[in-house]
Amino acid sequence: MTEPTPEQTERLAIAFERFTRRFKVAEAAAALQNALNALDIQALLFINERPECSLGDVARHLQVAMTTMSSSADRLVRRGMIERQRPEANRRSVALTITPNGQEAVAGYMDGYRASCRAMLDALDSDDRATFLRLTELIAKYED
Amino acid sequence: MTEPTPEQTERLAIAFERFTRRFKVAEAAAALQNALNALDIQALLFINERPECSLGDVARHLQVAMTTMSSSADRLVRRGMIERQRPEANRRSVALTITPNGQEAVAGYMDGYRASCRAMLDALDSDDRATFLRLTELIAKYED
DNA sequence: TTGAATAGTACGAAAATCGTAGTATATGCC
DNA sequence: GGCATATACTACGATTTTCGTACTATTCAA
Repeated sequence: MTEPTPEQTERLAIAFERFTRRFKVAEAAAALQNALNALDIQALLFINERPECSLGDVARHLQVAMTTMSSSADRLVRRGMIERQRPEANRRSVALTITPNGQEAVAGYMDGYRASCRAMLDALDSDDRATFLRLTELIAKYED
Repeated sequence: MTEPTPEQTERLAIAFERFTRRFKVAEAAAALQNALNALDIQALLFINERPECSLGDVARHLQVAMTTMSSSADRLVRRGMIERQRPEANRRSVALTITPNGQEAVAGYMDGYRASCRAMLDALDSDDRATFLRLTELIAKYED
């Protein structure tokens, strides 16, 4: 397989910066709506996808100090969005699970995210849309 | 033009989440390298693209309080990455310009960004790559 | 020319992040 | 089993960041 040229990479970088900016704005708006900061919403998304995960899991995933994650969990518990449990299997750790309240916040965030994605697809006609999806999924799979 | 189906939107949302996560990691790494926080690096990128811009311009663009932006500028000046000037045209405002030192930091950040973009293109063969670029640029243009 | 609007800064309060030290639990080795 | 060590987390305090309020300097407009 041939390599992408520097020009191609540059073109993609420029085009992509526009998307990511829009996503960021949508993200910030969603966080604001629930009065959550950027870290807390990311933590909530992770906990939603991985029920019973530990504090350490989240801290590693988001690359923050353990104590920072502990504070974030405090805030999420205080807002009734997650619960801390002591699993019998390993009573040192905590198992984090999302509450209905937290799921609501996640749904709100995902709606905004989907709206951004939809806006992208709106720019394309039916054929191009199918092609774009195929290629995007190809890239997503490859990156693993 | 037909509308995207909810299924298509969902597929794109899922695929896209992987990209943005990778970009975020690269971003965090770049910021860490220069000991800049997320806001400061975004401000620096904006100032790089719009020399002589005002503090208010940056604050509006990044959706933060004016005072927050003032503090961010303080930090960037202290690190020798930007300069504050009083333009004669309007002596209330400040014109922000990047320094060679700041340009270096921007270049480092952009390198990481380009690497992420390149990794995406690496997943595709030559034909698909050209198609993907065309569609991505179509979307970027449309979104304006 | 004087009153209102604009652009930014100073300062202090609130929040977030992180490092250090501590507690509780688990594991390994004798 | 018993004891040292490692793991998972929390408490607490220091530092940094964000932001609101009040202030200064400059511009605009009637």
